Amino acid sequence: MSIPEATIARLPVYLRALTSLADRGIDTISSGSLAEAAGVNSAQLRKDLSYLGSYGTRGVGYDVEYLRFQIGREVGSTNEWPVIIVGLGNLGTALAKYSGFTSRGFRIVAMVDPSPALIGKRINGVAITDLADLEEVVPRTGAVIAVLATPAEAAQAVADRLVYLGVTSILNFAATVLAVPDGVNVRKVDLGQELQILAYHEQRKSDDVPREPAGTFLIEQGGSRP
Amino acid sequence: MSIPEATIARLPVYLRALTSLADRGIDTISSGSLAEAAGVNSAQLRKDLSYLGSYGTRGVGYDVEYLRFQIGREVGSTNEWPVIIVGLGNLGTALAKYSGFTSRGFRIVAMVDPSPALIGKRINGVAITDLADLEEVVPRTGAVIAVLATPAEAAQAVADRLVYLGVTSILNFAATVLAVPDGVNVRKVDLGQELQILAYHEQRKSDDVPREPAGTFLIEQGGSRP
DNA sequence: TTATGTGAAAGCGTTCACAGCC
DNA sequence: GGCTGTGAACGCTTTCACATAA
Repeated sequence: MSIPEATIARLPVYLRALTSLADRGIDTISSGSLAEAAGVNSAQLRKDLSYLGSYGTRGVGYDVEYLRFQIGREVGSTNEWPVIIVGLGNLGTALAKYSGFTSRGFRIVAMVDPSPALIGKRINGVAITDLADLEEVVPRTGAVIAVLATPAEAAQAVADRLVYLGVTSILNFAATVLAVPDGVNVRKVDLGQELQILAYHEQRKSDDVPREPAGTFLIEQGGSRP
Repeated sequence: MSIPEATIARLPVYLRALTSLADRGIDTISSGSLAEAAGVNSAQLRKDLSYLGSYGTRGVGYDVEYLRFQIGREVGSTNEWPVIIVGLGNLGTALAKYSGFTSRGFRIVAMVDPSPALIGKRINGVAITDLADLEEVVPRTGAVIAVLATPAEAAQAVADRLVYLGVTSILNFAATVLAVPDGVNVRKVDLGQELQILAYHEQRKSDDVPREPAGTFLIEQGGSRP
């Protein structure tokens, strides 16, 4: 009886909505209102919560604090997770400064990069370490979650080292598919890809005119059948 | 006969894999090898491609350049999409400098932010404009795709203005659920959420010991049933 | 013989609709 | 009366397995 992946991916959304409600002093909420705040269907919200247990009261709704605690416990945000960031280019640096990590139960315990220009520089009180010292940094900090923000070419090699050192969760911003052993979780965030998905739909919006036959279009555009 | 969403989300992955293959001088590839490069099952790859047309050769495989052109056309990367970035904090600035947008057929045509400290500053030759001038900037640049990297509190108000100005695709980095009218596509990237999903699985990995009854745990941890 | 393209089957995820409980 | 919790129905996605074509 395990929780479906799709549900797990929504738990953080519920958590944030609940935090926002709590901040506004609301202490009880119905599935309908919470669903609206989270941007999902109310049946879906109830089904999702039912995988965790029966935390609501029929005829009333959910106690905001209590539900928040329960989901938080499930997601693992009751303890603070140490996180290591690898690669401190533009994106890595922005991530290191990003408050959304800290506010959600994560602490950046180390940042590593091979560039001499960056090593020693401090961000939020933590100094950037040489990538060459990764084998010392990971065991020392005990991080099992890593954020990969290296160039695509370097990502796999770094991932291999991280996994060898005991990292079992990787958030990958590098534009490459990582190969990792079973038991290691990877989530990929590809920013260019997100825009491409939007562009696909954009293109369709202009295309209410029926499309030209592919063959004709092809020749005009220079794509040649092999 | 339209293409399933799940397939659309994978097309950019295939595109990147094909580009990488082309760069390495490979001109023909089988579904098995391409699937491996893209990190998916080969049956899935074939089914996905079958929605676009019959671009392979039985007994041989796919012509890399030709397939790349076909997927590119489908995704809309044959033309260059103008994109506007709203919010140039750490994350917005990193996105403005991010090469992955430009290399995939997008061009940052405007950047807006309300902060006087940022207005006028140039990134990649484009100057940051005052958010107050949004009503002038969007029509002038013709952007229909926007990247939102504002604080959560500001996101909805900015989104409303963008939509009113004709933006129909939003990539939302703000930690909030956006309400938009039908016909507008929103993709949300929530970095904290991604880490939380990883943390969920991390927590399970340590939990091979059967869990304590929820009630007991609750009292110890201070969560109180209403 | 080899590898694509695709119906059919299996597996997931979402939504419906209502029984159960406050 | 009102709202949760959930089996059942539905729809989408993935995988299988093989006919089809080079």
